[in-house]
Amino acid sequence: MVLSKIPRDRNLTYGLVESLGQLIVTGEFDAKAFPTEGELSRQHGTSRSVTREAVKMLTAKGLLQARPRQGTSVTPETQWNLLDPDVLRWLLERKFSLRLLAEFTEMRLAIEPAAARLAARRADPEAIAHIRDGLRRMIAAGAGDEEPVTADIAFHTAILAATGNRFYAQLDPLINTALRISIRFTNRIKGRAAGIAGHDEVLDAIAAGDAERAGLAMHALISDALQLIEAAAENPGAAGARRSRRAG
Amino acid sequence: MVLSKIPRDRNLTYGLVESLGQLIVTGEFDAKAFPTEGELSRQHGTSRSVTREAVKMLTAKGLLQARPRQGTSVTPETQWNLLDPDVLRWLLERKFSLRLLAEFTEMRLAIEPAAARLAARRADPEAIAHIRDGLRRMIAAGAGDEEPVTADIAFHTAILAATGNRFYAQLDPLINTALRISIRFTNRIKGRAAGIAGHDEVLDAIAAGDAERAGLAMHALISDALQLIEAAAENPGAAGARRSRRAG
DNA sequence: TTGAGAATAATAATCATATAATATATGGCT
DNA sequence: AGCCATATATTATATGATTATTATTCTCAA
Repeated sequence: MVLSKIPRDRNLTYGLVESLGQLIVTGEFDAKAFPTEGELSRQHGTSRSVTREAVKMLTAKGLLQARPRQGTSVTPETQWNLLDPDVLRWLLERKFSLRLLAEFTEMRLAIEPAAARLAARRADPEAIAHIRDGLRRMIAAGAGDEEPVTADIAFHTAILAATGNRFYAQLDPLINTALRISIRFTNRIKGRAAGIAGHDEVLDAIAAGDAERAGLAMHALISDALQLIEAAAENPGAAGARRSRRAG
Repeated sequence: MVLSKIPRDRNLTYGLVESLGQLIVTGEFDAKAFPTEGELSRQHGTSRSVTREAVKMLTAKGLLQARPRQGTSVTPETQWNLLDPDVLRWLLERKFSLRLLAEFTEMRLAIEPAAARLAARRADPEAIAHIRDGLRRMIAAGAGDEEPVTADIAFHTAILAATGNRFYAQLDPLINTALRISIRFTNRIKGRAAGIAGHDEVLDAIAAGDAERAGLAMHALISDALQLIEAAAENPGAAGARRSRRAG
């Protein structure tokens, strides 16, 4: 089946949503007012239809609000829908902060152990095979750049899917985005071996149907990650925070 | 301060988003294909601008996707952003199912005890006052129709706010919607007194800074609710499921 | 018959322009 | 000063035209 890909860049509207989304979360409009439709159109070389549709999409994600005569404005940050995959992605990629990553990981610390417990109670053989496959890929992956990360993410999202709960499954794209960034820290500091051992323990408990052990193992995994992030947040010069080396 | 109200109904676009959102989640377009721009406009008596902008907002929430020549279509349910307050509201209000409510409550069972633990560790006096105020209102509320529910919700969202974690705070509108429906079950079956005692225990633990006790108390609270919902799901004729009496 | 490539057609995407609705600002009047 | 009418700026809505994309159909050669 062809996975009808969303043409994020071949499409003026979606392109504008991306640009504006990134500008908004980076605080570009904190000082100056958000432009009017006309100005936006001129600045980005798009027609008013395209501009309006982009603004509407950002409104749907809680980032903007518009009223006649009053103009369009960026909503207070508390109203942004952080649980929208795009919004979280813009924040983590364009306005990275250890604080935000820590807060997200703190939420994972509540969600994923519970997901592991549910998976242990409910996962069918096929779901367990998916989890196992993620771990297998983690082990097989050498020191490559992409595959270890992708495999780790696959492991975690397979567990979310195995809960049989749509709300847990829904966290997939969020955890996907956050993990892709988070793993840069955890892997650099603690060796891969330790990480794999922890993941193996989770899988083993789920496969054995031992909910308590699965939850504890997952909790340990994420608790480790959270501690690394918080340590880095308090000590910005240290190892984990040096991300720029590979960035270019 | 004037809380610039969003004009959901005085606005053709937002009105159309509401209508279409409800139609989509209720499965109106499962059989027939989703209409084209032109048809939608004709059917709802709106211009193409309005129609397109509404479709774009629903696209931003993951409910629709559009491609030239192929038309607009409802996305598979797994891609809907259930964590968008509007989407969850449409589902719970227009396509209520005990199954979905149970799944959401299952997620609350992971989130809210963790939130209570964080609140116990971090809440400042002001935040605790807000929580206490919610409980006070719960007690003060008679057998009225709205206030007991509103007060209960205020109690829970005050705890989310007290975590100091933006992602927990973000769950406010979701839990708001779900609780408004959920409470209809729990209150009808178990007496209010028991509920208040449980809430009081949570507040007491948070105020005392006892994270473990706060988490356990909150867990007990939600676990009770979940059991009621699951019981009702398996036994549709029983008390809790009879909601229609008061509906009109 | 089959496969590749070209022509067709349906649909969303984009642009342009005009009018309406609405909230703010302005200025005059009491 | 306070109130009311008027002007003004901005989004909201409507409409028509053009373009881009792509699924489908058709043609023709191997």
